[in-house]
Amino acid sequence: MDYQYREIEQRWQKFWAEKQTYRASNQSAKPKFYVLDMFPYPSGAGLHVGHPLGYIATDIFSRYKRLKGFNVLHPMGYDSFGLPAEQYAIQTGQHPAVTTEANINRYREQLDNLGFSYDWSREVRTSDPAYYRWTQWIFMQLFNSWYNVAADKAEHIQKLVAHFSSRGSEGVKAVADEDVLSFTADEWNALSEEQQQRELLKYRLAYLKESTVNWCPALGTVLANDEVKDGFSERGGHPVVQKKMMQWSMRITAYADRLLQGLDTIDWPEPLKEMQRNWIGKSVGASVKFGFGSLESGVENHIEVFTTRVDTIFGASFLVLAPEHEWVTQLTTPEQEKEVKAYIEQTQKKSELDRMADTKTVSGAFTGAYAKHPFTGNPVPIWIADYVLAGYGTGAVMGVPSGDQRDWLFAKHFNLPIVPISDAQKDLDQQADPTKEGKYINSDFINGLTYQDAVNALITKLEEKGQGKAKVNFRLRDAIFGRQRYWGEPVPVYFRGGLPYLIEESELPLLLPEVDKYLPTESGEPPLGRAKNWKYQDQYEYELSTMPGWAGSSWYWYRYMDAQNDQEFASKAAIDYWQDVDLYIGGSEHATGHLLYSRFWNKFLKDLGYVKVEEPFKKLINQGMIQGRSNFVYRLIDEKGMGTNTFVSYGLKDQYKTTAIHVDVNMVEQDQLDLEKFKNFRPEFAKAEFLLENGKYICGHEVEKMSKSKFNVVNPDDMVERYGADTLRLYEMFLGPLEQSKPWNTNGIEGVFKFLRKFWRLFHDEQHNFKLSEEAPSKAELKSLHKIIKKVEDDIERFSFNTSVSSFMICVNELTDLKCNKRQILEPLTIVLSAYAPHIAEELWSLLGHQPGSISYAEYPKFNPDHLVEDEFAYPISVNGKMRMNLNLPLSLELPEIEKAVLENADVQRYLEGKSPKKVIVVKGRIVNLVV
RNA sequence: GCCUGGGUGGUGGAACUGGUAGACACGCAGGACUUAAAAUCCUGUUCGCCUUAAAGCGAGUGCGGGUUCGAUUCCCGCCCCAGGUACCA
Repeated sequence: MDYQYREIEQRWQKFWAEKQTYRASNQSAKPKFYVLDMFPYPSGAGLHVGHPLGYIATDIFSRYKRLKGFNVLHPMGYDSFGLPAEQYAIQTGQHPAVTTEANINRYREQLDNLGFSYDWSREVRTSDPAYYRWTQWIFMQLFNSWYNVAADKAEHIQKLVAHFSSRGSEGVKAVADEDVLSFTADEWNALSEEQQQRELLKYRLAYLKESTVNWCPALGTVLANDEVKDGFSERGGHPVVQKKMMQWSMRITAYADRLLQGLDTIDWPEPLKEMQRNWIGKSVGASVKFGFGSLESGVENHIEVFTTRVDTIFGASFLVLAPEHEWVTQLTTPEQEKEVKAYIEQTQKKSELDRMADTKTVSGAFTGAYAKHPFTGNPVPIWIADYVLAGYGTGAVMGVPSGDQRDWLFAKHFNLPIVPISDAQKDLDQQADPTKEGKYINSDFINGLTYQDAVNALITKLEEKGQGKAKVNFRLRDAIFGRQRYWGEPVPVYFRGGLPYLIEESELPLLLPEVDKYLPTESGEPPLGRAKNWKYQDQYEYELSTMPGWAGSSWYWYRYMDAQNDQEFASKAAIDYWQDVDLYIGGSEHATGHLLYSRFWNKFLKDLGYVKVEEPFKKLINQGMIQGRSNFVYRLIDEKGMGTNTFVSYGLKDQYKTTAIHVDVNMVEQDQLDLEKFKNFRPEFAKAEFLLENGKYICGHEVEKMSKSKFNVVNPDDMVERYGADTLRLYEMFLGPLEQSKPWNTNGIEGVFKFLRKFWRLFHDEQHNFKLSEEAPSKAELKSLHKIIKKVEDDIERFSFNTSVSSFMICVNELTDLKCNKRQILEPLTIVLSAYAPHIAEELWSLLGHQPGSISYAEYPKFNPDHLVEDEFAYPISVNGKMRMNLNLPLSLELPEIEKAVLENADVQRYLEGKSPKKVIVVKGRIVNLVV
């Protein structure tokens, strides 16, 4: 038989499923290895060829590790809560659970088609009550915890309560809301239950807070900052407005420093770590209080500013507040009121986008008020300007025009004094000079000091006076943890007296109730408001919002360790055994979302002692995106600007007025349009006419994101049908480095297909009979084999899958030339290839007489360097660094002998033209370079 | 602007620690087998010059410079592309 890939592949896929070949055990004498893919959201469009790229890589790695004697955990599941299913439900009335189930089944079919070695007994679905029960449980732990800064970890809230009732708020160091109260133990104990709960909420890691949120009226939901692009929702492009709402939040800021430090301990791509660092945005500096007194009352108040350059404080000639700053109205003098009001109005009108884009124009308004410089006591004018952001730091800055370019521009524009503060500052009439060099001038008690001494002196003095302190500021904000949506995990909370209380753990899961429609209620409540009798113990209102998309994905790798457990999210034994993910592959789009939240929850679970490690994903790789290659036709436009029924070929389009229309790439071969298929594409094209070039209709093309709406989706199923799963697997790897983004094209797939057939033919004679020789292999054959054993090992360890595919081709080409059909060569080669092309390997393995299915747990062949040892080497001979010729010499020769042999060679002499070289460089086994 | 990647034939890409640039594959050109096609196989293919040919010569990894016997690889300056981020005080 010739290579019957479809028959072979389907047979083995069935075999693996039935025998559960890839089931992993939670106990083993072997070392563990955990290989994880970012689980997909099961969308209605199914998998396209971009999805499997990472899955193929992890599958190769998993199979390789099994051959290397590891107990491999390689699971798959679905992130199955989410917006698209809900949108679809709103449009069609179909329950999201139904469409999600259908989509999952389709995904599963497609995944199975590719021969992945997943342990499906561990499958998880975030929308499954048996799963989200534990998502709710983790939420409850977060609600029941506070962050103890002194211990630098999360602790049970009861510990805080105990502290309050014995010692009051004295000595509590917590990450908490800013408005926490100070009280004695007696005062605390005298508080009512309700008052106590209200105070505790300010400490909980999952807490309710009135916050300004991105509200999208069209979607009826709150969006995270990363879901909003330029004032419109990323999904759907609907307008987004700011709205105040009571929202569940997660105190991720408590972990800011640990999230930052942890990055140094994990093997992740540098750009991705950098993104997380920027996102966390740590800046070290000081907060300084500038006092101001209302003239009439004489009451001293203060504005707090944050600065990273406290050393420049004597150059502060003004303060700037964000227009939204809480004291602006109060501060503004009657004379300035009109101007300030007008300015605030003007900034409010500017969209976020304008405000960011317009960084060149200087604008602002004087409030008429003055603050007191904390050291000199001089009056400092207070301005407002929109270059200061309410959401960062304290929403107020001190303006030091000589040291900060924005302050400098502001000062120039409004004629404020620019005071030099260092003898190293230059060209202050041209621009600010932020140098830290030199000694301070015009700076009171730090005059003559250098940077670090000045900072230390200032901080000490500020603290003495109670007017400031060293402070670390983060850009990271607490994460909003609620969506006004149906298709998500219900929050296991009910309200009594306006305060949230948890349901009992034994009452989990809190099942998602049925509703008549998936829209907000008439009064604007989330969809859960429609559920009948949605009350705890028939009297207390349940929380109506559901959890955000990232809830279920922030701990799922633990569930795979013990997916069937109904007592715990995973047993201690399972967690102790598997510990963490050794290799995680997925797209970089999750850099600041999923990957940050997962690290946060992991650290939290570690603090509570439920998990073993601080960081969940030891090694992470970002696979590149496979882009689509779209094709276009050009529709002729008539004088009125209407589209006609005539289509112009690409090369002629510039002679006419046309508009480009996406066409399905499946109707196009090598950019040539199949006219018949096009006519059948849509009824309106049935009578289409074409202006051809050379008798062909050539389409335009462009590289874009692969998407249904662009008709450029290439489905893996078609490829599998045409070439087989093994070919597709090899081809996706062959396309280029895993981490690189690239447009999908099938140009080279024939080459890979040919390779597999060539490999198959090694085992068969001319009549397609399986026929092997038991003869001992030749030196050349052994060399070929051991080269590939080594190469594939090295390549996989450094995730260079594309180069192994090339090497396989070289190996098979060599063996074909040697007419090698020897068992001692082909059997180990089959094992090496089995990680990449498991079906053909499995088939040949059983033809070789092994137990069916056993190749997955065979032993990776041992590399023997002796077979690669050469006696001779073709030394490249360079003259003045330019390669001229090769010279075969025994490798046993030592340097002087090589030099002698080279110089005596007649061809070499010809290049030297009778001159004797000034210098001869010989690198043994590498190169000879003659300098003339 | 800043941070991080990257720039190599007609194309995808290889060259891992400074040591033969262009492996492997596609495409293209020519050929074999075949009535024909598919399949398979063989030869050539960085560019330019020279030559009937064999061979030879020169240039060449975004651009300009440097270090080195030797640079795709290291250093300096610049250009371009991609991703991230942005009045962050």
